[in-house]
Order: sequence, then C-alpha cells, then structure tokens
Amino acid sequence: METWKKFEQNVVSHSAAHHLMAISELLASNGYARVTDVARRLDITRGSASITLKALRERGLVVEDENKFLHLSEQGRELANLIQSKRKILITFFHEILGVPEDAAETDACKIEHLISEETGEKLLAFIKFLMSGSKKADELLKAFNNYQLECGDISSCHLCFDDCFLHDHDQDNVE
Amino acid sequence: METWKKFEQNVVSHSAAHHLMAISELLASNGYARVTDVARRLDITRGSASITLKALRERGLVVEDENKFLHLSEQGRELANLIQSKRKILITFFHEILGVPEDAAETDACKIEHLISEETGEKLLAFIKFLMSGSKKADELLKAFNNYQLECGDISSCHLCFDDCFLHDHDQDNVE
DNA sequence: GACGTTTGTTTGGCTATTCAAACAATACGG
DNA sequence: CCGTATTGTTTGAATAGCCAAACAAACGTC
Repeated sequence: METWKKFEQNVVSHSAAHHLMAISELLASNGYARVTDVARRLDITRGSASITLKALRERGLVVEDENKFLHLSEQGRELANLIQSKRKILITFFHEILGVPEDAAETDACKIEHLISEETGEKLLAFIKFLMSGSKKADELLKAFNNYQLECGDISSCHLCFDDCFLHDHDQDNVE
Repeated sequence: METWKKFEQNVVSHSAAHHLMAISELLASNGYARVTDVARRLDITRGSASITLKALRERGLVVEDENKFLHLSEQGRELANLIQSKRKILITFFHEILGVPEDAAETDACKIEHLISEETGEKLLAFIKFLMSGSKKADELLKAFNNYQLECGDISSCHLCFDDCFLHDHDQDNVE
C-alpha cells in the first residue's frame, strides 16, 4: 500500500472524532448530550449529526438511552480521550515550545490530532515533559532556542528551505 | 467559523498535493510526466488521475504541453516544494529527534504534511536546526532525552495521559 | 492497411460529508 | 383539544475522491 493512501485509513474521520469529543464535552458541561446538542455544538444541521451519530452508534462508539440521550461506550470514551490528549500535546508543543501563536497552534492541532499515531503522540509527550520538567538543562535550552529565534530575525528569511541545511548529513557521515 | 471546520480549508487536498509532488518527482527522475505516469506512481486509475489533474490545470497549478506532457506552473512548483519541505521537516523531527521508527514517522508525516501551517513549519525547522546544530547544549539535551526515554521504560506506561502532568501549570502560576 | 497496445477522457457507480427541507412524534400552553 | 415548538429522522442534492468500464485517438508492427 502506497504510504499516501493511508491518509484515509484512520480509526475515525475528522468529523467523527469531533462528534465523539462533542459528546464527551457536552456530558461534562451540561450533563447530557442529544443529537440536537451535538449539532449545535458542531454548528451543523441536526440531520447531518443524526446520520453521523447513527453510524457511530452502529460502530459501537456511541450508545443511546431509552430517552434519546447519547453516551460514549467504553471504546468511544477511550478514543475521545486519546484524540483530546493528542490535541493538548500538539497545542502545548506548537505554542509553548515552538512559540507558534495560540490560535494558529490550535488550528494546526485540530487538523492533525486524529491523524498522528499513538507512538508519535507518546514520544512527543515524553519530549514535552522532558523539556518542561524544569531541569536546568531543559530550561537553558529553551532559553537558548528563544534567543536563536530572535537572532534569526524572522525565520521567514529561511522559508522552509530544508534541503540546504543538513538533510544529507547522514549520507555524508560515511563519506568522511 | 468553528476551528474544527478548517480541516477542509487547505490550499490543496491531500490527493491534489500528491498529484503535484508526483509530477515534480517524475520530472526529476524520468524527465517527463504524463497522466499515465502520475496514475501509475500514485497507484490509481488513469481516469482518476485525469480528472484530478484537469482540476489542477484549471487552477493553474499544472500546465500541459502540446504533447500532453505535464509540467508545474511556478505556483504549482512552489506549492509542491513547500509540502515536500514540510514532509522532510516532519520526518526528521519524528524520526531523528523523537525517535519514532522511520516508517511510522513517514506515515505520520505524509498524513499531515499538507495540513500544518507555514508558521508551524518554520518554527519546527528552526527548532530542528537548533537541536542539530551540533552545539554542546543541544547535543547534551538530546542525549539526556534519550536516557530519559530509556528510564521511562516503555513510555507506554504513561499512555498519553497528558492531563495529570502539567496541563494546568499556567493557571496555577497565578494562584500562588 | 488491419491488429493490438498505449494513452487520455468520459460515464456511471460508490462512499463520505454536508445542506435544506419535509416529515413524524412528542411535549407544553391555553 | 388545538396550536406551536422541539426533536430526531429521512430524502434529495451537492462536492470530492475513488473505481471499473467503455471509448476515441494515436502509434507500431507486420
């Protein structure tokens, strides 16, 4: 399978992920979640929410009351938590560590939260924990990175020109 | 506009991005790129490629010869390079720095390369450059992170439980 | 020049996601 | 009991991608 086709092969789609998280958040804030509440929260029509939620019910991620109240199954809850964790990890990394403005960080995180693997999420979490552990080494490095960014002026002078920098270092390691 | 709806609002879709990159790579490796070549490279039918490439032609990202040979417009080339740069940056970060296995890093990068903003890409590039600059501080930190990872054993013991760790540090800063 | 291959396009079908609009069921007020 | 509002579902239409299959044009071979 070509790598690029794996884009669609995720546990849940972006839309489905947000339906699950909407239920989770509504339960936490309002105590209940119905089709209408999910639709309102996601700013889509009740019809759309109804259909998507029906599919999630059939997949066993969402459960419905006798009274039409929606709940997450154990599996659904785990999935929602997983994605929410990834989002928080990404926002923290982009904003707190890289210094991307908060709203841009949130947009980027929202786009990719349901796409990154558990493995990458875990490693990134470990990295963030390490950098924010308060250890002298980490603090110094973060400070140094801030200065480095300032020195570079607008890093935009570089404009994502990755190639020139150090891409082939590895190949050339052997050549030396 | 709800943040979560921005998922679809990108310069190009995942599919379109890969059509552009396929042309770019085919031109580099074979010297030419036709509809059939793009289709073969992406492992889709010629029909699908034909339609997607037609749309890209209409958007001015792809140009066609008198002889049906495909080329990228200036804009198309820039876009392809941008996305390719982001992919390389992401792979480097996931694999070289976080220690995610190479194929997992590539899969993750492929999924999100066309989604992250220029700003995040630039900051991430700066961060990578800084960490891989060979400076003593950076090297020590990377080594320390590796040890940290080993100590934690399988970080899976933590399982993306972001919340407990330090999420609310900021709110609590003020409380003290 | 007839036959087979390659190439590019078009068509019909499928899935997922959205909307708008129609509809049914339930509930509340008077 | 009638009218109105709320809720949830269904239906028809749109878009984006994909496939399979049919098709036309061009090229090669003998």
